[in-house]
Amino acid sequence: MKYSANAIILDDHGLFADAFSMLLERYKLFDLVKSFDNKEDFFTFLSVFGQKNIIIFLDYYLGEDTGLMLLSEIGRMNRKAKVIFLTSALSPFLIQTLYSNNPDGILSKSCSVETVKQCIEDISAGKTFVDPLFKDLLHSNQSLNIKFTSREIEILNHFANGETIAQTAENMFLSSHTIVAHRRKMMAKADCQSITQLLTFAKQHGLL
Amino acid sequence: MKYSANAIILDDHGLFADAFSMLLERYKLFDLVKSFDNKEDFFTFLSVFGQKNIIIFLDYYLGEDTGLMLLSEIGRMNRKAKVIFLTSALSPFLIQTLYSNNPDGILSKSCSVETVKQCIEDISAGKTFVDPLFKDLLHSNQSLNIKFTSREIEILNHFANGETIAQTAENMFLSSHTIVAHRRKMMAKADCQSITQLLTFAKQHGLL
DNA sequence: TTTTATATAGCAAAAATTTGCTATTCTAAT
DNA sequence: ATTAGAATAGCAAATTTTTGCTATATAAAA
Repeated sequence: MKYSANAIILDDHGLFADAFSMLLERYKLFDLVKSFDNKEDFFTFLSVFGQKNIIIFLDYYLGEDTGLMLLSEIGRMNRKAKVIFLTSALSPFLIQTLYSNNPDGILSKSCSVETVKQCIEDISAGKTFVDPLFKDLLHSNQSLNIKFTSREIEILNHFANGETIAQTAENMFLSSHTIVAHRRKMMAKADCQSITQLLTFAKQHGLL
Repeated sequence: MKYSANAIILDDHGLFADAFSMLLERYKLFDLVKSFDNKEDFFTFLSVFGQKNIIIFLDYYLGEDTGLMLLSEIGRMNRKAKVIFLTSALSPFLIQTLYSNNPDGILSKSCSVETVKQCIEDISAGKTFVDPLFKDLLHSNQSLNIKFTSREIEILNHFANGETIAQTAENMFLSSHTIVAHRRKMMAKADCQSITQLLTFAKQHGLL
C-alpha cells in the first residue's frame, strides 16, 4: 500500500539514514523518500519543499542536538508535517518525555518492518502511534514515582565527574555528612546500593 | 562485484540490521546475507554454519554486551571469519581500543555505501580496512596512548551495570582478586583513582 | 497552622574499595 | 627460544563507602 505522502529521514548516522530510506523505498510506502544526516541540509530541504504532506522520521540522538529540540521548528516550517521519533533507548523517562511533547509517532530502532508499516498506516489515518515496545513503559508504575531535587542533581554531577564524597564536600563547602545524606537519599529513591549503580541509573534515565 | 563469501550482521537495533542487510543484498555483494539482533541467535547460526568464509559486521554497542567482548568467541567458532566493527562513536580512544584488538575492518555507521564496498573489497583481498573517517583519529595527537583489552572491557561492563567487585567475580566465575587486578589495571591506564572516575572516563570515550 | 519535604549535620559499625606488593600460566610476537 | 603482554590469583594495610540511627532549621504545602 502506498500513501500519498513523502518521507524524510533525519539521523546523524548516515548509514542508517541511507539503509532505512532504502527499506521504505523497497516497500514502496511513499511517493518520495529523502534522507539526511545533518539538520542543516534537512531544514534547507524542508523549507524548499513547502506545505506538502510529509512524514518525518526523526532520530532522538543527533550528536549535538536531539530530535526533540527540532520539533517546534519543524512545526513552524510545515504545519502539516507528521513527526515520528526514532530512538533506541528504552528509558521510561525518555519515552515519557518524548510522549508528552505530542509527536505523531514513537518508534524503536529495534522494531520490525511490520511495526514500521503499522505506524505509517495509523499516522496516515490521522491516529498517533506508539511502538508496542514503549507502551508498557508509558503505563509502567515505576516511571513516575521518582524525582530528584535540584540540589541532589547538583551533587550527582560532582560524583559523575569522579569526585569522592570528601572532595564534593570540600568543593561545595558542605560537611561530608551532608553529602552522604543526599547521596543516600538518591540511592534510596532510585533503589541503588552503590554510587556506581546510581550513576548508571541517572545515565539511563537521561539525568546525566 | 560479488564476493564468494557470506555476510552476517549483528546489531541490537533490528531495524538497522534489517536495513543494512537489505543494502548488502541490493548491491549483490555476497552469496548470503544474514542479520541478527541478539547474540544468542547469532552464535547459534555461527556454530551451525561451520567453517565457511564469513564476513561479520559487528556492532560495538550491543545493549548488554559489546562487540569487542564477542571477538574471541567468534574466533573460536570460525577460524576463517573476518570481523568488521561497526560503530557510530568518534572517540579516538574507542577506535584505538578496537584497532588494537585486531579486527579485519572498522567502519563508521556514518560512512557511505562506497566505503562499505571498498571495505569489503579490501578484506576479501586479505587486507585490513579502516574507515578514512577513523584514520585521522588513530593518528591524531589527541588520541591517548592507552588501550583496553577485550577482557577488561567485559569486566568494565559489569561495573557499569552496578555490580560490586564480589558480584562481578561471582558472575564471571573468577576470584575477586582477579577482578581487582583488572580493575586496577584499567584505573592505572586511564589514570583514575576510583571506579566512578573510570566509568566516567569510559563513557566520555565512548566505551560504554 | 500543622504537616511535609528539603537541606543540613552527626556518630559508629560494617562493608567495600583502593593500594603496594608478589607470582603463575598462557599466548603472541620477535 | 626468549620476551612481552594478558589473564589469573593472593595478602595486608589504608582508605572510603555504606548503613542504621538521630536531629535541627527552613521552606512549602495542606
